[in-house]
Amino acid sequence: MNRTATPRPTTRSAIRPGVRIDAKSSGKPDEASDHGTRDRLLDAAGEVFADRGYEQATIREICRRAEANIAAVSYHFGDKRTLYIEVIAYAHRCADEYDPSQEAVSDATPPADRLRHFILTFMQRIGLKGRPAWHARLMAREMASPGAALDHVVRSGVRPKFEALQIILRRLNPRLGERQVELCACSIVGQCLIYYHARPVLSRLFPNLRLDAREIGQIADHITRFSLDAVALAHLRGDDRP
Amino acid sequence: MNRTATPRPTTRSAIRPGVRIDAKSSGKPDEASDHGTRDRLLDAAGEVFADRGYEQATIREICRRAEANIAAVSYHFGDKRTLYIEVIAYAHRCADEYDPSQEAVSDATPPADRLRHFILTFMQRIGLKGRPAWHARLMAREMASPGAALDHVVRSGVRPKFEALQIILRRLNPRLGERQVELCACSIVGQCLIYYHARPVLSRLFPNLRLDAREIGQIADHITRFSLDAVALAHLRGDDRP
DNA sequence: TGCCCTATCAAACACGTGTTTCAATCGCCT
DNA sequence: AGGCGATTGAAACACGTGTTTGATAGGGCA
Repeated sequence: MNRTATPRPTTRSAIRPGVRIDAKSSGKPDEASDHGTRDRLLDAAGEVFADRGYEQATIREICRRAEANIAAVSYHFGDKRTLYIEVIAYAHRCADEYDPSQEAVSDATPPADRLRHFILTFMQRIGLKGRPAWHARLMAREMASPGAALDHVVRSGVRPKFEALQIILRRLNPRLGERQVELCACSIVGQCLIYYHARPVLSRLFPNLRLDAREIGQIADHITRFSLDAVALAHLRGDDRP
Repeated sequence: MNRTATPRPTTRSAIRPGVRIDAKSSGKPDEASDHGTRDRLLDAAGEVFADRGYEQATIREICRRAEANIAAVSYHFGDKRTLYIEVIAYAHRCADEYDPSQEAVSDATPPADRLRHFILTFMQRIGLKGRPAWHARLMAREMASPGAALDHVVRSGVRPKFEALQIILRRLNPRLGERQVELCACSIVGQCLIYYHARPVLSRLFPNLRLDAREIGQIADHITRFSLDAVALAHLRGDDRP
């Protein structure tokens, strides 16, 4: 698409990009349940995109991790950009199905516990780097540097989370103005995100920062109490209207 | 340095990298006060590095903005990496000399006001994008993706700021444990940084977010009060020991 | 003036990237 | 078995990158 307007149609060249859809709806079961190279590519691309970023991630490394040929991504997805968008969608599917954050916490649990749960799962998803939790890392990466699929990520990924957090905040302190709810939500998310965005700096600043599961739990507790105290007193402050 | 072990010394090739130092200490006044191409390169590189990132910034764009030839950076700095390190150092010099944050606030001002001042100047440096304040943006960028000069940035850039913040926090609430001071400092900085790191997402989430000078002031006020409330009550919480 | 050192320029080079090509292989159906 | 489409493989292509090269001016000094 960046070339000289695709000089040669060559009959195959025009069919290739659509092959993915045809192949999906014809031969294999129906969903992305087979462990073919297409799925291995999705997984590998997710990892590489997550910790290298879109521009820095190379198709060659993705294919190497997926044990696939260089041409595989062109064949199965047609494009690096399309692969990226598909990876984002895949990450969304994975995150939504194995995330018990909405189901585990009923509507009757006190808002303080819901806030604690929100922050803890958020931190766990972002912080732990060993496990294949590149989903959240990908989102965070996409947030920092707007890539191809930012709008999609925002609409179906972060906006629901953000609104869930705002609901919790309103229940925590019903006297909060709308603007204050937004600002408090930003404050909470910001406290969590710094441990991802500034991790290299923090580990140099505090050499005994390990960010393992136990420490993440402690940090999440700190953020929770820090925010609970602040939110509880927020209604005493000015309206913060823009 | 990445090539095939520099095949030809060519007498000039061995002298070139050192030329900068010689030229500096011989002909021109003494400091970086002349407006030669070397300084224009530093300024242009600062801007480009700040909003493109190290890897994405291209030497060609830097030279185009500086109205210099492609070979200029190789001649004056020898390397893209060296140029980057030099830009970081230049940013440090600029920031330290025109920053009145330490001088304007005396040691007698109440810690709450010092915190407000800290947060406001921090936000102003990072947020306002129009003016040539690429210094702080460069630091924030470097924090997110560890480039060549992270250690230098941390040692002489962020660590002093962080310790100043921790001193403020200790005075705000002397009953805070050391670990709590660190965590609170992270919380405060995180609240500020999200408006830089996640700006594309936030402006999609809140379309009427303009982040101009007035709004940055309001946000800084919110963060200040949010954190003041939380820090005031922090000593009531657990020790948060790792 | 003649010379040497410094700085700039256009062109090229070496290399990594995303993408394409075309042949070879696999898997299934009749 | 034979045929055929889907898939894989190795090599190549087009392009942008950082860097180097050799030539060409400036500019002070003997």
